[in-house]
Amino acid sequence: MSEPIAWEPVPRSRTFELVLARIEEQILTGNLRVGDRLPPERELVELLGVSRAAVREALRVLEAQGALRPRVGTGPASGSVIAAMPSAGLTQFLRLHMALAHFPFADVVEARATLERASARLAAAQASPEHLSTMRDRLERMDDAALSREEFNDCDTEFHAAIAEAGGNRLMADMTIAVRNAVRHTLLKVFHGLDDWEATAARLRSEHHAIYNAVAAGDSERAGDLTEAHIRGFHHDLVYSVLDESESGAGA
Amino acid sequence: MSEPIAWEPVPRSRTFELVLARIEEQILTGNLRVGDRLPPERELVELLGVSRAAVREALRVLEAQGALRPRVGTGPASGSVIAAMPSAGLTQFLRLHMALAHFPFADVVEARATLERASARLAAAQASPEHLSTMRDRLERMDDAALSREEFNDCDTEFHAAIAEAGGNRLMADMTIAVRNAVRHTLLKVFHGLDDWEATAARLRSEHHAIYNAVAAGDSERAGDLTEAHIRGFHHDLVYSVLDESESGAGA
DNA sequence: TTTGGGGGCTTGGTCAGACCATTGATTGGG
DNA sequence: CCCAATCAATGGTCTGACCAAGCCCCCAAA
Repeated sequence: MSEPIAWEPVPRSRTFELVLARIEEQILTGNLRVGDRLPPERELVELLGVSRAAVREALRVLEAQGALRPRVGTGPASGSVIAAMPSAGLTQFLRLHMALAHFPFADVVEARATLERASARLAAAQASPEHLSTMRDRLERMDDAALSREEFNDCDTEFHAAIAEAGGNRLMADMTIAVRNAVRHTLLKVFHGLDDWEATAARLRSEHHAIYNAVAAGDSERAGDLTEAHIRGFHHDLVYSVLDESESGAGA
Repeated sequence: MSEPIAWEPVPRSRTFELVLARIEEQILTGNLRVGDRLPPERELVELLGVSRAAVREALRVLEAQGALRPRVGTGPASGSVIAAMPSAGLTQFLRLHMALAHFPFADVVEARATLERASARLAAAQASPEHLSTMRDRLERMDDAALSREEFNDCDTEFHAAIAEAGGNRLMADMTIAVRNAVRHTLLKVFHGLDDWEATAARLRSEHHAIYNAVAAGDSERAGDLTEAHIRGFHHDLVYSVLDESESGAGA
């Protein structure tokens, strides 16, 4: 007994956590798969012997994580259906925590550079014609000078998302997309704060085309390098000059 | 009207979502910061004009995302306190979705290789003496041959987590740690399925020491390369041979 | 004056029961 | 045979109550 005993506080298990654990157990063991329907809330109440409020709070958590899609009414698509929508949940999550943790914007840039560099390399190695077509479509849309900055920003996001998805790695694609989406508002603010929007747009277009060409040519090294340079360069040259002292922390 | 109009379904806003939006708004605008206390549930009920169930469901979501820490009772630490615990929420999230999406294990390996390679490079560039000390401690613990496989696995995780944190990028560190934690169970199963545990442990120890030396020496290139090789090599040589046909999908 | 204990208040946790809104299926009439 | 009214199932919401955990404060005893 010479060591001071670290009395771990016994975790106060709340009812909804037990419910959540039961459902997650079914998911982790594979008994519940995407597309399966959970028993109706009232039935879970009977099965588990808890109140409906407890069941609903557990379901709410799963829904927030993008693992559940609730639908009222009757019929085959009704009820609580197991889903797999990681991007949505992850985006929400990152947005919140970037505001909370005040991630320095440089950290986000570093994360994007890392993830998207890897995604681009994967994409160059194995992009399908369909993915390349999606990327081309976004490029063409961004070539339209009449595009608003919002629309340009969205196309930009979709272009990067298409690259991430072309890599064929859903986990990395979801993380990439979520991080990009989480800074959407901030980037939009930057776009609006630019003195010479057209010059910036032209630069981005040119860099995007270069990245696309490298991916389409299957040149992993070049695609990765260009993507990383694209992200770092854009932020270094533009974002900081606009945000400077006002918002060096996380974007809202 | 030649184009088929895409009638976006109007989003059925549920009450708890409105409550959630209000609270998130306060967080995103910076009005609510880490450590601040939310009004008590009953007070939010009055302020927002909704039922307590709706308030509670919204709070539950925030809690699941690691942004809230509920505490009963009175006093300075009581009530719903804004927190920032991304790793916990992210780990839960990834665990769930790896089971749901059946991320091929190779995808997880790719993500780890990408994230940890970058983390190691950052760590080599700017690890503090404290971080290096933590890493050394974990290395020494893993040198203990009497360690159980569970304990070894945890030390292994903590070693990698220390590298990630030494890089000074919280976002990347949290993602790295979460991905590593999400496969904890799977790796443990692999450890237990090995024929020659001691040989494997010896190999891991040696690779860990090499990585540490590179980080401590400030050799970013080498640290990154060794880390990536460590992760890819381990999984290529060992994980697949154990999991093979039984669990080529996501780990539970 | 100090110390110890106990009551009470605040706060989150849980429950029961009711009603509403949406949506697909059923059924009956034209 | 088809269409419309009706019904039933399901998630969404609300009310009101009680429980349990903790802190605060006051009072009695030393």
